[in-house]
Amino acid sequence: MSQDSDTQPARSGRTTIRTVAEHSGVSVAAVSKVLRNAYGVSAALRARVEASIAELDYRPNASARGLRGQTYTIGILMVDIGNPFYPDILAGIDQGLENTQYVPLFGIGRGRASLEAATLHAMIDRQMDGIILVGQRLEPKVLAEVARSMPIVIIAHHDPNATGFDTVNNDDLLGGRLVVEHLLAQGYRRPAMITTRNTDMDVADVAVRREMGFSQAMQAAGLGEYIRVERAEDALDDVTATVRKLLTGDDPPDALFGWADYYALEVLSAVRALGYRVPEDVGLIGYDNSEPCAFTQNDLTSIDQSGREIGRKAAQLLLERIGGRTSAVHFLTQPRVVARGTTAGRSNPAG
Amino acid sequence: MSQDSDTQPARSGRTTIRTVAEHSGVSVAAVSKVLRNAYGVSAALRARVEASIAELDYRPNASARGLRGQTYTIGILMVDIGNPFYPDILAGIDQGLENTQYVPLFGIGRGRASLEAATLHAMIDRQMDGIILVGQRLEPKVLAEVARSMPIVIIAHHDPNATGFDTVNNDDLLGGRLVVEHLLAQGYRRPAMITTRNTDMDVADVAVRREMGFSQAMQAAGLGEYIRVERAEDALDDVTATVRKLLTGDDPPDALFGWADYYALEVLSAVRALGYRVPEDVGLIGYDNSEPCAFTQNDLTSIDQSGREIGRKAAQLLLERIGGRTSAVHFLTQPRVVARGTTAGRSNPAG
DNA sequence: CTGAAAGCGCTTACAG
DNA sequence: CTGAAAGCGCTTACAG
Repeated sequence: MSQDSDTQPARSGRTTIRTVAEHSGVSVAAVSKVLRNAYGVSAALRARVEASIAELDYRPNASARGLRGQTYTIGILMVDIGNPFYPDILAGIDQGLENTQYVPLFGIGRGRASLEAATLHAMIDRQMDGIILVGQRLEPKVLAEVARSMPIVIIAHHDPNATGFDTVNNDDLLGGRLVVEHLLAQGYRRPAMITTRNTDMDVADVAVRREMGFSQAMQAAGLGEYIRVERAEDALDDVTATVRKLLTGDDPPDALFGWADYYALEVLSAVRALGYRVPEDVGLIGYDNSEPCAFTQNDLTSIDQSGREIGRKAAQLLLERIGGRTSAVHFLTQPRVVARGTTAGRSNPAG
Repeated sequence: MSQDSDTQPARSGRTTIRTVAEHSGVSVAAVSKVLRNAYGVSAALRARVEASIAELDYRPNASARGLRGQTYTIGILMVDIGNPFYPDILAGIDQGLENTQYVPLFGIGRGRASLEAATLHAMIDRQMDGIILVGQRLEPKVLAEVARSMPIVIIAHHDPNATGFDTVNNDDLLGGRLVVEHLLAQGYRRPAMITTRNTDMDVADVAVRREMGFSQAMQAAGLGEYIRVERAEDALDDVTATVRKLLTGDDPPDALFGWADYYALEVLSAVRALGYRVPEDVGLIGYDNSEPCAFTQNDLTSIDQSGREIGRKAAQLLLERIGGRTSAVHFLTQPRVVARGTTAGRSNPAG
C-alpha cells in the first residue's frame, strides 16, 4: 500500500529478480540467494528482500532458473490414469513434497509404451530435477540411461539389485501368498489367478511377483498340481471370455484372484454376467484395497499395500537423490488382507 | 555411424543447438529456424540440419526455449484424480495435440482449492504456453487475471459470456432434463436428486446446471411440488447418511439421480447397504457414462456427454488461442441417455 | 535465404 | 556478508 518507492521500476512491465533487487536496494545475486535459501546472507538483508518479494508479488521464472540451476519441478510419470489405486500414491507423494519448493507435474502414458517414453523425454527436455515412475513399462536400456543422468525413483517395479535408481514397492511376493492363505482359510479349495497380459513377463513386474507368490503358496499348500493362471487383456470383453473359459472348463476353480483391483472389478462383472453368485459359487479377491472395494455392490476383499506410504517414501527418496545421494535404496511395504464379502465362503464348502 | 566429422565438438559434453550448428556447418540461428518450422530456410539447409539433429540425437532444452519463446508445454489442471470420467477427456486432449510439438503435463488439485491455485501458478511460473482447466474451482478474480496473461480453455465450467477464455462443456441443463424424462418414461414417479456439496453454487457449475435442468423438467412434468435435491459430501459415509434420510422420510423418492457417475456409484452402494433393491425399490441414474457403468455389479444408467469430443475440442481451441485468436468460443456437446439396469423400472409401478 | 549479436531471467563462480 | 560479471541455451530482431 505504501507509495514511498522512489526506485525506478524495471523497464519491462514484468516483475523480475531485477525489479526485486532494485526495490529492496540490494544486488540481483543477493536476491537469488534468498530465493534459494542459500547461506551467506544476513538476516536483515533477507528480511528486506522477502518484504519486497511479498509487496511486488514476485515469482521467479522457472525456465530461467532451470537454465543454470534447478527447475524445482518433479515429474511423475504414470503408465495410465483411472486406476483407483493412484489417488493414495499421489496423496503420499504430495505429503512427501510438503514444505519444499518442489512442484509435482504429471505425465500420463495412457497405456501406450511409446507415449510413455515420449513423455519421459519431454520431462528431461524440461530440465526436471527428478522423476518418479509409477508402474513404468520402459525398455531397461532407456531406463538405465535416463537414470544415469537424473534422479529416478520407481514405484511398482522390482529391481532390488539396481544401483542407478531407487525403488519403492509393496512386497508383492508375500502379497500373492497371503491371497492363497486367505482363500484356503475361507474354505475355498480351487483358487485360480487371472491376470493382465499387459506385462513384460519379467520378475521386476508386480503382477508377475504376485503370480509367483500365488504359485508358491499353492505349492506349499499341496495344491501344486492345480495351479492355474489365466491371462486376459484389461478390456472387459476379454476378461469375460477368459472367466467363462475358466468357470466352464473341467474341474473349475471355486475362487479367483484378480491381479489388481481395477481388474478384479472387471472379473466381478464378468462372473456375475455369466450367472454365478459371489461368494457362494465363486470367491473373489483383488489387490490394492482401493476405494471402490468398500462399495456395497463390490464388497471386494483385497490386499492393502499402503499406497500412501509408498508415495511418501518415493518422494522422500527422490529428494535425497536430488540432494546428492548416489547409493540405491529399495524399500518394501508390508501387504495385509482386508477381508470383505467376496470371500465370505462357499455355500457348500465340502463341494 | 560415419566417423567423418572433423568439426570440433562443443566444449561441454552436452549436445546443444551449437553442437548441431557446428556439425551441419550452419549458424545457430538457422538451426533455431528449423526447430521452430519457421519460414525462410532453404530445403537444402533444412535437410542438412535435420540430418545432424538425428545423428546427434539432439533435443532442444525447453527451459532455454521458454526464456525467449515458447516451452511447447500445455498445462492440464485437474481438480482431482480418480474420477472415472477423466480418461475419456485425456484421450481427447491427446488426440487434439497429435502431430504438434506440444506436450501435455498435468497438475492435480486433489480436491483442495489451495493446491489447485498453487499448481496453476506453478504452471505459469514454468512458462507454459497455455492451460486447460478441467473442473476448476478457482476464484473468479484469479481466473480472470490468469486468462489475461495466457491462453486458457476451461472444461466443465459454464460461462457463455466470458470473453477472456474459451469453455467446452456438455449441455448440462439439457442433460438434467433428460434424466427426469427418462425416469418418468421408465415408470418412476418420485425422482429426487442427490448432489455434491463440493460446488460454489454458481450457475457456472456443471452440478448446478444439471440440478437446474432436473428442476425444470420436474416442473414441466407437473411435479414441481415434489422437487427434492439433497446435498452430501463426496465421502461414502455422508452419501449413505443422506440416502437414508431420503428413503426413510415421508413420501420417499422412488428414483435417485446422482450428479456424476463416481458419486452415483456411492449412492448405489448406500442404497444397497440400506437393504433396498435397485431398480425394483429405487431407480438410479448417474452422469458421464464412464467405464464402470457397464460393469455388471453396477449396470448403471447414465448420461453420455462425449468426453472424448470435449477433450479434443478443448485442445483444438487452446492451439487456436496460442496461435493468436483472442475472441472467445464456447462449445457444447449434446447429452444422451444410455439406459441400463438401474432404471429398468419398479416392481410395482403403480405404487 | 543466411548469420552475427543482443538478450531472455536467472545462478554461478569469483572478488572484495 | 555483498555485488559485478559471465554464462546457461535458446529466440529475436536486424543486417546483409
